[in-house]
Amino acid sequence: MTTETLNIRQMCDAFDVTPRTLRFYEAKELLFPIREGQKRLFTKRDRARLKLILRGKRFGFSLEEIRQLLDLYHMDDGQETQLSKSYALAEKHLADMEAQKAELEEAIGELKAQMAWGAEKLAKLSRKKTAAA
Amino acid sequence: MTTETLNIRQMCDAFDVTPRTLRFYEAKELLFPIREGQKRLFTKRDRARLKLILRGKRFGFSLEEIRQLLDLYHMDDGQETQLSKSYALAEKHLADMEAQKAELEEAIGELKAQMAWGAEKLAKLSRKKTAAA
DNA sequence: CGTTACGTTTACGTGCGCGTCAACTTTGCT
DNA sequence: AGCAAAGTTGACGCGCACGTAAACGTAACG
Repeated sequence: MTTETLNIRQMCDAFDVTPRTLRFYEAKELLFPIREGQKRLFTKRDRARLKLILRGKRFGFSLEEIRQLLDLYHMDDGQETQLSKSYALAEKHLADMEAQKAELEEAIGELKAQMAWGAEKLAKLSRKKTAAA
Repeated sequence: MTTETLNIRQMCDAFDVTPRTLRFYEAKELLFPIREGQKRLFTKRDRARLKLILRGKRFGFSLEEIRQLLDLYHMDDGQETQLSKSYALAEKHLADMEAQKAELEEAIGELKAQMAWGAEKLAKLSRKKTAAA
């Protein structure tokens, strides 16, 4: 058995976050670790959610936005209205992410161009120095 | 002449930011508008920088990180050490952005998959309703 | 039985990125 | 001259995402 649940320390090590962060996410209802006594035990579900949370953060989404999106990934087989609401929300996020991807590709291209320019300049300076020596 | 410089209001309208934001960026040394009396006039250079600033923000960079990167784009034909330092910094950011691009593509794929799953589920619910009617 | 390790709650503190007044020039009508 | 519009400099405030310290619980180990 591949350790069904993780305690807080193992969870922190696995995702490189602090205990404070995990408790904070629980308070904000992004994670729902089960309790053994008063200690938290993080399930596979929590690990999947945390992965999505950290990813969402990388893309500039707020915790609140992420929380709503997580509902799509972890539907409790329930209410249709919730599902269609989540779906609509996901569409918006998807559009946002694809726009971001396009922007990112443009930015990468421009940065590469600038770096090529900088590299050439560095080369010139280097040649000057060599010539002077 | 295509209005060489913009006043603060024109600048705000052009980039959808507030005056406060522009003054804040100037205080943080991200922008360097010239002064006509005590009023700010934003040059072409400022506009280019602001575009990069807003883009950087979209990608999750801090204003301080962005400030350092801007040095690469607006080198004053000066010191070599500065240039090579900026270059190294740019390399790191480039790597970061390409990693982010990869992550983004993965996330988009997963989100699409989840949405397809959700769409199917919605379709089933819809059919059930129709059958019941 | 003490103490060490690990976890908990509660609560105030912090850095970033601005928002939001207040009080004051400066500029341009009329 | 009067007055409104546009801009300026402080300075305090705020929401977010945690950091950090204090005080406590509890389970294990020597």
